Amino acid sequence: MGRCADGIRCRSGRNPATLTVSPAIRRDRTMNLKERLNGVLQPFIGPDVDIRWSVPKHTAQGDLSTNAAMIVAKRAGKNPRELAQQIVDAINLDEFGLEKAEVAGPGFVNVWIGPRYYQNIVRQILEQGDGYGSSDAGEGQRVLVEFVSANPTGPLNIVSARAAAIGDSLVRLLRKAGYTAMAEFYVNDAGRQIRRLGMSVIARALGEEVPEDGYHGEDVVELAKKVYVERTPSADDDPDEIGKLAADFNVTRQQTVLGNYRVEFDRWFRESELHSGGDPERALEALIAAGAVYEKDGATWFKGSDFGDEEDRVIITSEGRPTYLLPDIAYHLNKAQRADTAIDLLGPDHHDYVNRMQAALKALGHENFLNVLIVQQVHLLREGERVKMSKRAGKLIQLSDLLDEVGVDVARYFFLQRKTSSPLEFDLDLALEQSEQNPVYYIQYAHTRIRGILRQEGAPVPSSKSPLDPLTAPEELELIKHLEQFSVAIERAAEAHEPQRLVGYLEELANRFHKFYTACHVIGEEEAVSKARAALVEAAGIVLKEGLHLLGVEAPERM
RNA sequence: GCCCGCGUAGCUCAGUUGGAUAGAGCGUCUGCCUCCGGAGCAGAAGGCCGUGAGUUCGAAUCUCGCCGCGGGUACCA
Repeated sequence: MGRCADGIRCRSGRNPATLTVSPAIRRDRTMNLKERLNGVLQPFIGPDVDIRWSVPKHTAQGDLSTNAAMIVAKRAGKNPRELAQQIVDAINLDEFGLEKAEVAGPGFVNVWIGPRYYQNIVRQILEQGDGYGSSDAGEGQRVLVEFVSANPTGPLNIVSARAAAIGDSLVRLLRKAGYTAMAEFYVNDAGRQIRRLGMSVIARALGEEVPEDGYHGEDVVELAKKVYVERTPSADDDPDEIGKLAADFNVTRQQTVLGNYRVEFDRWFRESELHSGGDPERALEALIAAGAVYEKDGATWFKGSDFGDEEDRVIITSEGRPTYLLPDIAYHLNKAQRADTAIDLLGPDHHDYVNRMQAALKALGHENFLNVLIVQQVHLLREGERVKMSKRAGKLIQLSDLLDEVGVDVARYFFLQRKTSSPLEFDLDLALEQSEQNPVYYIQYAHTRIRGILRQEGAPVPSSKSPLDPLTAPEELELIKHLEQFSVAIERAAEAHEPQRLVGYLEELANRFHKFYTACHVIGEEEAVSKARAALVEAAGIVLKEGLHLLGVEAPERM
């Protein structure tokens, strides 16, 4: 027999009332309850008011709540509680399968939903499988997400690791929420840094001093060995050619590491493609046509100050060479031809870049095209102290090092837990030594428990055909109520570009499952109860697994 | 100086787009395995949500000022 929170057996704590399926529900089971309830609100609020039903924080405040009366009362100069009461009176409880509706506090309308509605959610999850939680909220809008875009001059660092986890997860979320998302990595293979890389490689190969403005990392030594595997180094070697070779090695290595990290890109867009396609020239012409360009001191300037930037920027130097800004503008114009909106994830050192790119896009008629997310700094913590990293000496912790040390699941989870715009302390000791206390294991453990139950001998096979009306214990309903919020959680995380919201959702889900698990047994119960709970457990497993998948974290069968 | 971001429990951080009694993990205490995996559950302690005003029926959330921390401020990328 299972136990409920207050020591009462689950069955005795069950609500005996069995609601009949109303015609409205039978007609369209998939239509959102909130939308139908909005129909009741319409006469009171009018068409131009955006009022929502939300899930209140406390169970004493019902299952759904709306502040409509308070919003409207302000406009109409009426008493909010009176208005709320009118709304309550207008709600036909039977029609919506509701148990109760009442006015609370300053004018909230709270409603209690009967168990039948929630039992149906379990059935939907089993029927939809890993498709559960998908929606068409994005209406197929094309979103181009550019992230990492590390220079091909070295290995991926720790901020890139963070950006990779966030960008990849964001793309997964957007797709789940009905957007057409494209993941893109911009390979900066055409700037002067390639030449500097070439010079560094040649110097290393010859055993000479690396130039002051070259790359001093240890990885360049390895790079030199690879580049010069079939040829002997010479001081006469062309730095551009050698740099190109070395950059290709780096890109390949970045692709491998990111693949291991479960980060997928639809396209690796090379800056060199842009140049061979004549994009920068066209971008310049477009800027000129927009009247946003002028000559000064022998250089060509973009008049950013007319479009929201703090100052004007050089796009072609007095030596006739384009600065990085011109091809970048060209790249974003290229994006605008392929997508409805774009999201750029940039490192903290690219703050100043945002305004000038937005200004350029505004000048070219793409004012609301680009969203920029600044991925803030990561500090690695070991034994309570920050791990010192020196770029100059090449002492950087690389993504591959981190993966070797803590694994993909922990790394991704730690990065995704926090808001993108906040600096992050990555505690390596917590990630390793105390891994049992780690939240990622908390969620994975919930999934493991589910698989553990269902593979027991004598466990019922979960089926959407099983009658689910035995599911009425508080722990069961609380679990289902959260399962019901899955698609909402996904939509919000996707729209806000904040994957950490899904992490919060999953932690809460795991918590509710663990509570259910402690209170209610699946095996050894009366058959109908056992079957219904098996279905619920399976449903929770489906959502946990799919949720973790959106984070790029595995859902293990055993731990 | 200017631009951007951040100040929430001892520490690391969430906070559902302005709601009702502000949460989690770690750390410190106390309970719970005859029973599907205790990597769990229940409970205690811990808060002037940096600060001062403003908007509002209602503010951690929005506006402005101030204080503190970080990053950026190139004819580099």
